[in-house]
Amino acid sequence: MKTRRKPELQVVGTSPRASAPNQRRRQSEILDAAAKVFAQRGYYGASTQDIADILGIKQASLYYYFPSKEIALERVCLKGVEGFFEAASEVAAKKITASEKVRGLVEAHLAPLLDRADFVKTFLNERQYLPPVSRKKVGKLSRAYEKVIEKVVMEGIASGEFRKGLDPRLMTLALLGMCKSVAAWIGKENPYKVPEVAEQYARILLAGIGKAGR
Amino acid sequence: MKTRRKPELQVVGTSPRASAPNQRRRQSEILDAAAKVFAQRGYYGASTQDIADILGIKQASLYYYFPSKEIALERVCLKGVEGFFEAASEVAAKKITASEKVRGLVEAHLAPLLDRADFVKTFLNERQYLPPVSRKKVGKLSRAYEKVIEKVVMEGIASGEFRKGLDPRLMTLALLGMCKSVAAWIGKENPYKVPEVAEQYARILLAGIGKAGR
DNA sequence: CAATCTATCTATTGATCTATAGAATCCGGC
DNA sequence: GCCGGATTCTATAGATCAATAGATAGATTG
Repeated sequence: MKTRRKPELQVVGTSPRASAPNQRRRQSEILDAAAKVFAQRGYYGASTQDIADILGIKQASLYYYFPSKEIALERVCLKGVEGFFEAASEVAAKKITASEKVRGLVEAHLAPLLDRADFVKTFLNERQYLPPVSRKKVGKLSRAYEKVIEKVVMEGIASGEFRKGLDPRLMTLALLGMCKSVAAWIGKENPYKVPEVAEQYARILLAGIGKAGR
Repeated sequence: MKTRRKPELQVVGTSPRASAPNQRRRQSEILDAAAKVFAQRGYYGASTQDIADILGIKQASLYYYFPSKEIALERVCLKGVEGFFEAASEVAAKKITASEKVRGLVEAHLAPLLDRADFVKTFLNERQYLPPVSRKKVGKLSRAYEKVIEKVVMEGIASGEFRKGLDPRLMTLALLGMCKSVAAWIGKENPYKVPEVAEQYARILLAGIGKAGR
């Protein structure tokens, strides 16, 4: 979202200005550093000093950019979860079979690991440490996301494409669990790349490991 | 400061054994409390004070039972992973089909959640914060465990029971990922019970979500 | 009863961490 | 070349935390 906002009617004299782009870029650098540290050492294991070290500034200077460590975590988590819902909704809205949707959902879930790994990891592993208010915000987004997946599964069952005894919620949790764990080991003495994993995981979900696989 | 060695010669045969059972029971209570706190708040989020509070003793008193917080984490993690290897090996050694073995592996992995949930959770989520030496010990056990799973998958492929293109390592990671996530939500506003989840998850792995399911 | 052992306590140290206050510096536009 | 806001710094308060040292109460033993 980058709509450059025009000054509302009464911004009185002073012009809101050219520094805005720089400001925004720096903000994002700060958040990148926070995400990196949170993802690597966990929220409580990470100190604001660690974040400052990455940026080459003093620890106290960080507080120019966020009012508390908890808020920094909230922002990182929000950036980690944002996009999941939209991407999934897009897949779910397509005119394709439920199987193809499941495949798309897996791909969409793993894709952000390519360009926002630290944010996603932090969202997945550290959101539990958010203060209640923040947790609610983040929880709202992730629950909406899960509902999209569940609905795809239910449709698949209703249409007869998926097995009848399947529990949609449990199935969703299985999908999320498989994908979540990928964040933990991808790019770590592993030869695997994201698209390959998405392909194989989607296939396991759809056909199992048996020979039936299409 | 640890007594690297016992008094050389004079260990004196007389056994003051009577206290041993109580001693051991207390040790285990201490570890239970540590596991509970580590599982709930994470290693860095948990203070030794929190552990002491559960037990109703003073924080400093804990150090009668373990020499450092890190060692407490090591012990909890070891208790969390121990048994996995044996249980899996047992399943793998049976004279049953590879499919039945996979089902048994899932059940064996989820079973400890019934009676050692806090230890297993801590092992799964906090082992990354172990100091290098401890991490190596724990890593050794868990890698051996993973190898057992991988081997079962490879056998299934070799025997033609499983699909040929399957990557055994990736398949193992998928199984572990699915099961790991269960620890995070089981018994939390969920109607699901462990055996039910094991049943469904094994089925998803074996037959996928398609109608093919046995 | 005396000696020893076990388990816990009190008291404290030093390190580390988040956050605040206010001063200094940088930089673009005039 | 100076002004004003943007950005970073210094210094420090205040809290918490892991860990150590030494004392002590209660049980066990001899």
